[in-house]
Amino acid sequence: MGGQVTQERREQIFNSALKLMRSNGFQGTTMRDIAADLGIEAASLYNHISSKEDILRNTCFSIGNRLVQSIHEVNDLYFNAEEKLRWAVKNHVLTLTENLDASYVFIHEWRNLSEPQRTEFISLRDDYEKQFTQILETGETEHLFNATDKKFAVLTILASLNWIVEWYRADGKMKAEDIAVKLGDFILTGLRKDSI
Amino acid sequence: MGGQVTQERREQIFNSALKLMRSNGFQGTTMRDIAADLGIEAASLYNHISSKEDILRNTCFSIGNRLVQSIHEVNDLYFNAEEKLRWAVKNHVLTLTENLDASYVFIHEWRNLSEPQRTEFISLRDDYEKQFTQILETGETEHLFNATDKKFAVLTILASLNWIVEWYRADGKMKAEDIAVKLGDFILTGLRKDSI
DNA sequence: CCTACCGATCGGTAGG
DNA sequence: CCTACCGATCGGTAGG
Repeated sequence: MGGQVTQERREQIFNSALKLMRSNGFQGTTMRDIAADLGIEAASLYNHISSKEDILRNTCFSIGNRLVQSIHEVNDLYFNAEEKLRWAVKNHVLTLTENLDASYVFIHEWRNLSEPQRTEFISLRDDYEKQFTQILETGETEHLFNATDKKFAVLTILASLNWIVEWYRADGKMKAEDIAVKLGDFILTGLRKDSI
Repeated sequence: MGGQVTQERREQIFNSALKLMRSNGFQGTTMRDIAADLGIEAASLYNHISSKEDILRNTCFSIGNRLVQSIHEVNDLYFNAEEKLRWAVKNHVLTLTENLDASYVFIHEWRNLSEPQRTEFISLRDDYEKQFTQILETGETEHLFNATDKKFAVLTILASLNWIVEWYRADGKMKAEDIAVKLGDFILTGLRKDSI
């Protein structure tokens, strides 16, 4: 009870680790690096986490599950395809921007998961892509979208969305919601002017 | 003189190394892994390459220079903005698909470059992005594109283009040229149907 | 949370 | 291209 003034140590470890892994990669970040960032010894980390991969595993599935959950909600709750797409984009952008270091690791370092987590992670990602594809199918049914190759379109869209972890800064000019709108616009209409 | 029946050993080393780095990352690939793939000892590699980073450096700058050169040509030779964009997309797609493993390493592992190469690489990338931005500016001048935030648009476009190294397979259904056309279409018009 | 330490492995070199 | 080997460093454990 009562507000905690200090972060839990486990959370601090995750924050330091993800910050370092973003810069130097999972394999390029050592337990000694993480410990030094917190001013303790590497051995002390093991009182709070079970292994280095513990950090990676929790991060990848935490972000992944959040994304999957939110797109299922979108597919359950909203009916117009364009609206669905805009909500899916917004959820994706907000999840990433609100967890920048974790999202960066989620996108770039999941390959370092050992089995069976690696396979499990790929299933989670496939589920997400399938839900996204369903939005495009809805749009086709409603005669709103013209994506002939929906799998291709989804991968292209997700690439655009994931790229924001490369350049987004919380203190930058563009707010996350603005980015979501601009990405939604781009995905829907591309570069070409509607009328000259 | 005369046709060489066997690949140069240095080239074989690069091929093995890039294949392994694509699967396991730069730091996750050891000199012993590369040597084992070729059936020799790790120490023998040093008769052909000077270091592990030698492989990374050559790969990143080889792909990077090729991309930069081709986009400069596009900006020098073709005048219509849409045509320029389609050529730039095509060149990008062909460069990546024709050098899949190298391109994957180029996109994902350049952060492992040590200074001053890392900074030099970023300059090269900035040059490329600047040339791409110029195409969008041409399109605006010609009243063809409506990209208000061109830097943002360029990063989004490049994200879509770079994503192909994740899923492209030389033996797949889609040929590189088809992919270039579809990506060009998507970038120009997005998902929305022009008329209902 | 620390000291002390382990077995394994790394990139690279010497010398042939 | 190999044998033999180096100094450094890694993730993690024992025991307090």
